[in-house]
Amino acid sequence: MRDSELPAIRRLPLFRTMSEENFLSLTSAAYVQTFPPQVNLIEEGALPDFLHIVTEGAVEMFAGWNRRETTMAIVRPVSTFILAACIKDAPYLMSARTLERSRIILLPVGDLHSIFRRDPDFAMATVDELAACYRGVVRQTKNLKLRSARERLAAYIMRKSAEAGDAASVVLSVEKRLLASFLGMTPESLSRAMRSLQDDGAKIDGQRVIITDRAALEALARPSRLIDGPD
Amino acid sequence: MRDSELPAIRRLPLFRTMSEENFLSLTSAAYVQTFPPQVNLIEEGALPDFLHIVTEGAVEMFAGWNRRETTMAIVRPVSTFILAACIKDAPYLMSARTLERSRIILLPVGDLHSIFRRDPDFAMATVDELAACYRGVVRQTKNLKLRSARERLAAYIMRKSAEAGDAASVVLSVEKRLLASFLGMTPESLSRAMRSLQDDGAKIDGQRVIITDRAALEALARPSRLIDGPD
DNA sequence: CGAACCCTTGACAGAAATCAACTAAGGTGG
DNA sequence: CCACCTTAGTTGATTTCTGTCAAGGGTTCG
Repeated sequence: MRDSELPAIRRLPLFRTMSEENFLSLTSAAYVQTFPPQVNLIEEGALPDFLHIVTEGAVEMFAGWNRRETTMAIVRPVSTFILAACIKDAPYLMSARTLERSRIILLPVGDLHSIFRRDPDFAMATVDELAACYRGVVRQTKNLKLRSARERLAAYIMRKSAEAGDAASVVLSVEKRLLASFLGMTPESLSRAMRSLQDDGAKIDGQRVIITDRAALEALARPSRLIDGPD
Repeated sequence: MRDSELPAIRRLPLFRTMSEENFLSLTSAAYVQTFPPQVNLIEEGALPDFLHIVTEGAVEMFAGWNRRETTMAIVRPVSTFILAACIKDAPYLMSARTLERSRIILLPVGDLHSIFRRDPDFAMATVDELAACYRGVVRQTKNLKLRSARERLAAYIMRKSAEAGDAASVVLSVEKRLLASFLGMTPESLSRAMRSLQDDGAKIDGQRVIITDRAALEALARPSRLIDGPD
């Protein structure tokens, strides 16, 4: 593992509070691997063997049914994924694949469980992490059920802008077809929705979205702390 | 509190493993209340004050945005709700109202937190519970994004039938408009979807759904353990 | 240079929401 | 006890939204 990686992982809320001893014993058993883009890391239905951590690159969480597929999340460094499956020792509900060349740390579930059982601080941190994940998915469900595709796109742009300090222009960090799938629509619909947002204060130029009328866009997106976060 | 209630709560996975002492101290501080139908128990955006438990009746979890409203879940006895918000001490993401006359046990979050911190078994149970909740919402999201309204209805019927031991007939336990909202459609769409399922092996008769051709219905719903559970 | 692949656009089809009218059931008050 | 009112559910007509199919432009990469 690289020098910078361990501290970066240690800084994650999930690992910040646990004892140094346990942290070292957990990470010393870890595997580190670098994967090219488009490599399947985990497949839904399989049983968990490692808690995954991305330290470089990007990972897509996706799920399939009946020859259809949808993007559930995009995980960027430094983050863990599939914690819940590891905890429950139950089949993955999502698959994961690399989007770019990515470095992945793999923590064996066995070690995770044993340390989890004897380090109360780690258990607490796990509770907090899972509660946060849960709330994240609840937000996503509200977003899907309460907003139309156009509204979801507008809200996404507002959110990205807010994350960049209310920037007037945001750069899409993922392929549009991926964003479309994440937002629950087809690439064609996203393309049209983008175009139609010109009348609502947002212009698209390649990978860059320029907010031309923040008030108009906000009127459409109606951002809400209870859907779009950040808490 | 009634004689039968405490044991029933104790039997919940969340409370089963904690020490008797802590369980008694937690529940002795509890409030018990009976509410008529259509009473708002909690409102999204507010800060958590009690962990709620339904012991009788039924509770609807719902969420609103921009004059729209959607049913997120229906909670039946004996179950807890809004655990995640209590743990994180963060604003509710959902509102709750009684559907019928309901008995609700209220556990003050303060007691919850303090016992949570000193009872490792309770902390473990909380982790398990949250992981299960998380996986539940992930399933719901997959259901919404991967299946059409008709397919969701078919899957819902299959699921209800499976829960009743593959019964050929199931009784809808909630109002249709509520079911529609839960499944992410309008009452009109649900009505039409029900009717259209006659060609796919399910007939509706009032509150009762009769599965006339299980194979056909299954071909439409394509139930998957990774969406419809039970794990 | 060619072969993928992504994105866009157009035409069309299908799904689902909306608007409106009507029925039936249940509860209320005279 | 009955007329009335409210509400859930259904149905029809229509609009809106979104997906599908097909084609073409542009880019990247081997």
